[in-house]
Amino acid sequence: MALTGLYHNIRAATDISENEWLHLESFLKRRPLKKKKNALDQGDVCRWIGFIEKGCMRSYSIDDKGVEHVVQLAVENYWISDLYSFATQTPGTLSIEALEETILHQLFYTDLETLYKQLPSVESYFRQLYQRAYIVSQQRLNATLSISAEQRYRELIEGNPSIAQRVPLLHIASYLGITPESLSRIRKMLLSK
Amino acid sequence: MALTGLYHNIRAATDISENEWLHLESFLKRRPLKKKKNALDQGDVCRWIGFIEKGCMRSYSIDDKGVEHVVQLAVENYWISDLYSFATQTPGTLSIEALEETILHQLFYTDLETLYKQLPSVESYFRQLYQRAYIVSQQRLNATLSISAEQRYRELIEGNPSIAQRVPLLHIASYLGITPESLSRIRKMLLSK
DNA sequence: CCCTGTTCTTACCATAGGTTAATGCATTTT
DNA sequence: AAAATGCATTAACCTATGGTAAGAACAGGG
Repeated sequence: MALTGLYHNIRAATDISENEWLHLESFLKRRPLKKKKNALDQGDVCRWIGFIEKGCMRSYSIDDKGVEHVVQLAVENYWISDLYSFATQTPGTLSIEALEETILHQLFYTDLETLYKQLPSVESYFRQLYQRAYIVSQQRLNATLSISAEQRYRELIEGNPSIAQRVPLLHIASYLGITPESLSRIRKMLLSK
Repeated sequence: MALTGLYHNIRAATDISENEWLHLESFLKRRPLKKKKNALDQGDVCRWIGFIEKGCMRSYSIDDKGVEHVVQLAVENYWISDLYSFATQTPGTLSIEALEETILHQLFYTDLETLYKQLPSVESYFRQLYQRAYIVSQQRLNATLSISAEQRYRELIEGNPSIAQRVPLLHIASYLGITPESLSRIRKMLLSK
């Protein structure tokens, strides 16, 4: 089965039955994506939330000055979406791009709303997923406000060494909230220690 | 009834029945707090998530240098907690303080876990609550990384004029990720326009 | 109503990170 | 293989914000 990762996640979080899992799985639409292909374009309504079976993606916004800001970096077994657009079903501000050859499994808004009603386990799983996502987001925000870019970079390569290696530095810099030039300076400094 | 605000919130998000609501309500423990009183101290396990009936609170962390960082500012009809500590039931890093005479209604971890099992509406409500909280957190993070402190301040007083008036500037500055001195400078600059 | 502590402001200098521009690889395209 | 593109680095200069210190304004408790 291609989605063992997801199955294990859900089993760990809820007491979903075999049959319920198969029901849920039947709603997931497999979508392969070539490197650099956008799965979502800024301004479109995001109708799905996607689970990454294989590969790597980023979501990002573009500010008034045309500068990109990486909101999320996601690899295997992560969910990705423009949740604001998804939750409100209105046009969003994020684009989502495959950074490698990627296989995404999409769960569409109306299907998920149906599933919530049919299977309490699904709602419970997403309740826990959003709760964790919120906590992580708060911690990242807190780190951004309280520690230096250098320390944030160090924590990133410690905590997510795989992401740090797969993703171009330019996107890492953006994720950290600095320019590639600054990241380069920081890396140089760290090496000389 | 003291908790009409919460009742309306939940009714808007789910199809909870009158009886179910009364059941949920019976688990909420009313806790009045004097101004400057901490409802939670850093290092303790946060055993509750609290709904503010009246008043105003902040959650904050203290970094290695002893500097406070305001994580959340909450007024009437907001929930507040150290969600990381709450979700894991391990010691947390946040303190939660009443900024005014406040009436808080606490929902305890074990009770909420029980309620999730008894009432799907409750899990659905919190799923939606966390989803929204995550979106807001992402937007705040994005703003922090992409726009200037001046613009963030302007957006805060536009979007939350009531909070901006009730809360000392020193906490607003911390929430925005700058020092009170910088906020003062920004305010002076904005006036002279 | 005064007194003490908190909050806010001002002014000074210091610094992390932004901006711009140039260079060198590496990888893809033709 | 040549050309074009994208990515990483370096350097010189610039700016927003931080750090520190001090005083002014205000608020709450006795």
